[in-house]
Amino acid sequence: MSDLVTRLRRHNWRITPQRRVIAETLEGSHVHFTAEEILERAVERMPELSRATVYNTLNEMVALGEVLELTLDGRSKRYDPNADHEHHHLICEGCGLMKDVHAMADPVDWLPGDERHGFSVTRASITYRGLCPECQAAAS
Amino acid sequence: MSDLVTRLRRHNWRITPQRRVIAETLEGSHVHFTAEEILERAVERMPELSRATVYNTLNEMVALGEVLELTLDGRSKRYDPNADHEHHHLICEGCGLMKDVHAMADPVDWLPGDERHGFSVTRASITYRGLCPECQAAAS
DNA sequence: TCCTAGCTTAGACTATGTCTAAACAAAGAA
DNA sequence: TTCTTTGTTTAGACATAGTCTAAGCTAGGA
Ligand SMILES: [Mn+2]
Ligand SMILES: [Mn+2]
Ligand SMILES: [Zn+2]
Ligand SMILES: [Zn+2]
Repeated sequence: MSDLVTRLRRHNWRITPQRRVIAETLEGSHVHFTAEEILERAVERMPELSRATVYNTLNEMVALGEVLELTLDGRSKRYDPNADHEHHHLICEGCGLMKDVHAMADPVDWLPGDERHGFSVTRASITYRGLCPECQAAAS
Repeated sequence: MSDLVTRLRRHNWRITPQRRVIAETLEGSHVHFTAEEILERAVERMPELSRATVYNTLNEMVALGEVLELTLDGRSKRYDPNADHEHHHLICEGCGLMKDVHAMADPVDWLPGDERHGFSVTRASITYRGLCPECQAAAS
């Protein structure tokens, strides 16, 4: 679980100033930012940074396997720098708060052979949904 | 597991001709259509049907809990009439083919209490990914 | 019949993301 | 150093998915 820039460098992928700022912005906070949120924050450090570079860079980091792209609602994609650390997500249906979680079992093991339809099943992700403490309090 | 129109009627929700055509189109084939795919097919039966009505109607059926909205890739949402039948999805990363699948256990039970961050966790869905038989053959 | 509430419509609008063409920057060759 | 090549960045046009608005339509009740 080394830092994202270090992991990216291993792919002989040029770490330009723009890419560094984007990677550091993504990894800096432990939430799951959208591309626009990353742009908004990265521009504070590099005002001339363009929207296209943010989108291009995020897509390249996803293609390299060092960042995960999450499409948990129908809105913007979210980017997760935690790609070297298997986990799932828990989302509040009230406010959208998202937490990383770790299940006790690998869901791939829980899919019987006769439910696989001849597929080779390589991975599985679980999306848990519920209400966070604040939204539970607000609802009662 | 009664049909979708029957389930919708129980909510004293008016079944207009447009809504009936949309519900029947959605349920007719056993795939997971996008809104545009439903419009395309429904328009063959009702040429004056509008895009807005398809979107409005799908959103209402989701709000009634009788249709599931799936956002499995970052593209269009897909609509699943199978809301009264708990299941998960298996997706081919080659061609996008999607199958309904049934796991052997409820993933909510695999999430330890200390991983719940105080949330009340009500449901979980699993997205399995892999390659379908055709895409495996094409890749080898 | 008329009235009302809800439903449908076309098209404008918004949000998210991709593409293009030109400018720019870095690295290697000479 | 200068030249060349290759990859990167940029602004803005474009594409797609979906929502909103205002007007018209329809069904059912008074
Ligand atoms: Mn995460
Ligand atoms: Mn399904
Ligand atoms: Zn919440
Ligand atoms: Zn396939």
